[in-house]
Amino acid sequence: MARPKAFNENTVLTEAMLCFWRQGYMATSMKDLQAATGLTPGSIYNSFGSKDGLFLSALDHYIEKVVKRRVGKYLLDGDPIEGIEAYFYDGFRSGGAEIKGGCLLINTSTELGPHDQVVRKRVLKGMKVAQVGLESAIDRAKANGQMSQDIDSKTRATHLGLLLNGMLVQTKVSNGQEWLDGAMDNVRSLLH
Amino acid sequence: MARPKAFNENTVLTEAMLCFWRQGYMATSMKDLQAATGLTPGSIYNSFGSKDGLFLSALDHYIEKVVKRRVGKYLLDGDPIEGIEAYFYDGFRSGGAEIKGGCLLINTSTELGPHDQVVRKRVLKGMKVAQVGLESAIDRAKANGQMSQDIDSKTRATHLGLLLNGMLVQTKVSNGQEWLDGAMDNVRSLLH
DNA sequence: TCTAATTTAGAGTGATCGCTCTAATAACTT
DNA sequence: AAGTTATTAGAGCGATCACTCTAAATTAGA
Repeated sequence: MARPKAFNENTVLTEAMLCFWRQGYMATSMKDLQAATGLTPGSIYNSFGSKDGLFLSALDHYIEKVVKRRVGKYLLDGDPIEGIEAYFYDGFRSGGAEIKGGCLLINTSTELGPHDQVVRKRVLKGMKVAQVGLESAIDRAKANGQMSQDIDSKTRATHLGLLLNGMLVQTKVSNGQEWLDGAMDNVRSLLH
Repeated sequence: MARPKAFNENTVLTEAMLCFWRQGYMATSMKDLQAATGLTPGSIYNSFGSKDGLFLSALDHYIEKVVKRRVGKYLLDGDPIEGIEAYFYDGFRSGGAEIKGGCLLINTSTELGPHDQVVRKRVLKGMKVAQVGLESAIDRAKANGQMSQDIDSKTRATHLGLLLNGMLVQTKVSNGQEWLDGAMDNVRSLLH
């Protein structure tokens, strides 16, 4: 038998994910990743093959640990209207403080989407998770009588998804927090 | 007197703008810019100071030649409802064919927004132009009786702006064109 | 035609890029 | 304890990064 790996893959992927999330793919160097994960080049290339391979693993990690977790928490359980509102709101504020991170899927879409089909497929997979979550919450709201039966769930989910994408762009450049209240008013206008 | 510049600044800025638009800031090398503009390093640094300086000039060029042009064409004149629809639609299809370029302001927001205050200010300035255009088109539609007086113009313009931002992200990863029809249905639902 | 002023061409700068290689290390099997 | 196998540390690889420098070229005024 051979020497076991000395690092926790989950921790490493989380740190790499945070690097790419904050800085983007191109702006994150192998040196950054080595510093953040505590790994030496050899270990990274032994386990992930390349910077690109590590990025893809970090992207999957994001979908599993961030997207699915948030969708499950807010969209698949509890009051669907309150859930959707919280799903939006909590992406931008935590305990009243502004979060400026945005979304790794959005950032990756604009940076790499048109040039890398493998990345594009993963991003679309992650977005699909969010879309399905929104649609199911809308379905539950309609079943509860909280939303009109006339609404087409898929169309409304698309609308909310695009609105969220737009807000996740806006948060990268907006300085204050005022815009969020206006945006949330528009979100709520789609929830009845 | 001195030797005059041998290049057309407008042409150079257009070519540089297209590079940054397609590839992003980090992924565009000085070599790319030299090849696209036909300039030698000396000329670029003599006229624009740095890669960053050229980028800022290209960003301003985009606001002037792309954003203001489109806003003027679709939002400040003619039928406001048709104008808004065309303002959205033409950003994604040209003569039935898909355009995957997205928007330089959106791409720049996610790539550089949080890390560069100078860039952020320029991006916000460009977005403001679009926002003001949307709001004025909505005002004209209300005056024409094409939209309800109950609608708050600023709120609705925000909604449409966020939706457009979301669509400009979506276009970077979506393969087909089907999503656009669904998105346009949602846009139209906000125009009465 | 000469001088002053600026731009041009293009080789070349140190720094950093993603990545590789070689030993030393650490586990299990026999 | 020796052998097997994989991981680790960390120096170092060629290529490319943004950028600079020098000399030739190009203009207008003297």
